[in-house]
Amino acid sequence: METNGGFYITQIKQLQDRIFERLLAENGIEISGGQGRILFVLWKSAPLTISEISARTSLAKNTVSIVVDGMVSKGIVTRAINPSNRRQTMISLTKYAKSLQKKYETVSEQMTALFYQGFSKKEQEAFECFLARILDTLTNAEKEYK
Amino acid sequence: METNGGFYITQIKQLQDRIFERLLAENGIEISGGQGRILFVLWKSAPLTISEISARTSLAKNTVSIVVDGMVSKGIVTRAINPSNRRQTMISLTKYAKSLQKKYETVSEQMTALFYQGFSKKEQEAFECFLARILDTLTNAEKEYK
DNA sequence: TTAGAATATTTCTATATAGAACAATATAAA
DNA sequence: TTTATATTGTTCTATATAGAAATATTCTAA
Repeated sequence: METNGGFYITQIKQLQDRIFERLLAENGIEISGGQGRILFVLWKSAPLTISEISARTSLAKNTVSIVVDGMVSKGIVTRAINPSNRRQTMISLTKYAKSLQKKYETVSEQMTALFYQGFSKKEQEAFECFLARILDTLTNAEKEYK
Repeated sequence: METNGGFYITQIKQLQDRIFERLLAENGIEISGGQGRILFVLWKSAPLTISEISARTSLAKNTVSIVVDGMVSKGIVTRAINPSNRRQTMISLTKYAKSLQKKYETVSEQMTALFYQGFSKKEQEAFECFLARILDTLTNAEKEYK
């Protein structure tokens, strides 16, 4: 058997991005993939700093900074300097962003249903457990580099 | 249990890209991630058309066209019109590209070893089987759209 | 054989992504 | 307190990625 897990991951990522963006557009949600990932973590917990968003999305910090620029100009989030540590920028959700959450999650569930088409509950759990392990390995590997 | 396989996939993809590109650079291989994916399929079988590369990498056709531009100017591949169907562009490997294969594969194996750190042979196979199923589902889903 | 449909690729435009370098702030050490 | 170091975020530059539209070629049906 060939081992090309990394190649599979890349392919799946590309397909899922294209399909998910189309689903979002069809449902009138004007949020791009990159913005969606940041919103996903902010909906769980906000405000967050750029570094915290970076850690939770696995995006590079400068990438987060730039995608946040776009979200600010679209009225999705706001920037504010943290007075108790003026190096940090706190990113908060606007009312508009909060109003999008339910609709977004509905589309997200559709996407998950497609993604796991034909999977049993057990298979799905086993698969996500594998993913969590790999994510952990790679996260630690990158940390050790620094 | 939360289901966020898609989010895991995205995170793993980002980390693996950054780590793999660093490994390539450290080994003096001046190939970017996008170029690497195209080379990966060309090393298996060349020449290929833009559409064939697109199908095998799951990249959009216009993306392949543009990444190939960069590879041509770097002397990695060449373009040639297929005389028997002049709509098609055949992409071939240069000697330089062929000379890179072994080194690239060595780095690729290092990356795979890291990726599957702590996985048994059986776990690895089970995981790749899951990935193949999801890739199949998403590939078909996108086809049906068209 | 020709008009219309299908196929293959490229171009245009916009966002995503990250490395490197830089700027600002905070912390630790002397 | 000053200096060195670490942390946090942004800017600059370059490639990756893809949707929409444009172009060129081939196929099909009348």
